[in-house]
Amino acid sequence: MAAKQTFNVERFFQALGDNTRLRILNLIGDQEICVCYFVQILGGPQPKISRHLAYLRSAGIVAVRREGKWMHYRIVMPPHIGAAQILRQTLGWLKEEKTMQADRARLTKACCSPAKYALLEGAPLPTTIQETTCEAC
Amino acid sequence: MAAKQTFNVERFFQALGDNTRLRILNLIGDQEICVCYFVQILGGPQPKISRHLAYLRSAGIVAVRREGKWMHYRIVMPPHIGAAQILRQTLGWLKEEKTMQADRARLTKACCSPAKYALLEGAPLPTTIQETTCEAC
DNA sequence: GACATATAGTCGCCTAAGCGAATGTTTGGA
DNA sequence: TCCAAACATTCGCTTAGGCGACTATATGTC
Repeated sequence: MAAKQTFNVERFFQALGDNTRLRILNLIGDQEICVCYFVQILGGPQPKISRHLAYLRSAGIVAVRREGKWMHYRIVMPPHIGAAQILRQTLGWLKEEKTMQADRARLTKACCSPAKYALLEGAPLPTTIQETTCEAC
Repeated sequence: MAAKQTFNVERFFQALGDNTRLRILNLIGDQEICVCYFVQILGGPQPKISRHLAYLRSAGIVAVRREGKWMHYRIVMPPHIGAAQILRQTLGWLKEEKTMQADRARLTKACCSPAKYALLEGAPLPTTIQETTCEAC
């Protein structure tokens, strides 16, 4: 059985205490997104992204689903109502930060023309963006 | 002039990522409290408390006021509206945690009969408790 | 001025955590 | 069955941070 450790409040806040992880959470939002987009948008080496995703998983903030070669990440609400509220509020706050808005804009652009990004050829689109027509492109 | 460094989001969340600091914030609440109460209620060595208070100060979450020998700490709301909301929500969440409630109960008890606590003889009462009659004692 | 009290800061040790570089693993396709 | 793609994990290094023990500072009192 899975090692489902109990929710840890310290770990929860520590997970939010890193800018790369906040950027990842902001990019996910209420969608389900493939790792290759994080690598493309955030720009760092892939193992770095992967380690931060592992951290977020261990903190119980994100969950992952495999689809062929691709791993799709989504945000999961913590079992504690208080923590869930904090997380929602944090995500809302991030949406208003300029650098976070820029990240999301680049994600939208990448999704509209994935062929322009070497890393994204053939990559599955984020789930909710998939059903949205993009007016910007 | 004071070294008023700009508010740091990572630092803000990191400051919340430690149980001793969360307990301190919970004890303060919307009052102004003297360090000796933290030492008495939380029970650890005094330098440990002092270091965590310094961390909270550097993160811009608490402020301090000297009154004779005593240092009074209070919570200050961060300049970012988002961070302020997170902090308020966190404080509200802590109030519902049992261990945090126990801390506050012990604080109330200590304030009603400080003579019973060697560390608290002559210590100034927290400001808002001072104006409140305690029904429990 | 000497001393006690209340609190802050320093030091040495240890663990957590971030990073780049290298390596492993899983999957799909030729 | 071999290979490439997409991620994950490990390793070695460095820094941040927590802790106990100790020391320093500021204030009030005698």
